[in-house]
Amino acid sequence: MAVRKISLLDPIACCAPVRADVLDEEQAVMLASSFAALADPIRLRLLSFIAASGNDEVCACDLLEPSGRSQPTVSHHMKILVDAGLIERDKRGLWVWYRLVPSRLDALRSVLG
Amino acid sequence: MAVRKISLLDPIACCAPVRADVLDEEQAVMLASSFAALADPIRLRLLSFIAASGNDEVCACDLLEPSGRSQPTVSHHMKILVDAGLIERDKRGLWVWYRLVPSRLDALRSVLG
DNA sequence: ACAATACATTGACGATAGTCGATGCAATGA
DNA sequence: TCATTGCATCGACTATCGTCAATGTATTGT
Repeated sequence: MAVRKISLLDPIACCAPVRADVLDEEQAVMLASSFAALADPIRLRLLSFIAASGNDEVCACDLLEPSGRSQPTVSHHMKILVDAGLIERDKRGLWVWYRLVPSRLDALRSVLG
Repeated sequence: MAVRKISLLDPIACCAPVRADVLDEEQAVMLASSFAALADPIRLRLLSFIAASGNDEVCACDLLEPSGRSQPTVSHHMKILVDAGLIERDKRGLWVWYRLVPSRLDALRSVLG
């Protein structure tokens, strides 16, 4: 299970919107790492694929073909998204299932407000 | 003056929220480059410094000390923010003035909705 | 014309990121 | 117990990023 370093990564518990106050160094580092998770086209597509799938969960095996990348590469990107708290990982049997963490996307949204 | 490649960089003219539809390759590349501009602590602090300054514009000369970086480094980061369309640059005399482009931040916000 | 100022650009460096083949590991089924 | 399957990790490679000293380029004042 991924470590959810809430105190370091959760914008909700972190800071006011970027436009309201000057970010201190620690807040800026935390937020930058969150946005960095969104700063890759493959990860954005993986994220939107899960979100638009119509299902609550998506099997990792269904992410390979639409992403057009190798299995290690997809695994790498999914780990980054999980570490950023944007998705959750659930291994059941041989398969791994991913689902969104909407509150995290909402939190990042509010930071841009 | 910076080239404002609206058709390539403006999320408003680009795509629905990430959670609504699967992003195509081109949309994903465009959005990733926008988020990449936010994926650095120095740039986030520069952005929030301008936003929270209370003034409409901020002189480049006032960005050096709070950022704690060298002049070329700050100039480099400001260029990235300008190219991303998040701020606008205005040179008057010897000084350069920066101001936010709120619509761009709003656009990125809406993409996360 | 000349010196001074404010900012941009260049060039170089170490650090980090994206990629994939090879391999490792856990779970399943025979 | 053993082969198979699904995913993670490792190792290596290339490309890009953040950084700053040195230098370039306008603009201003004398």
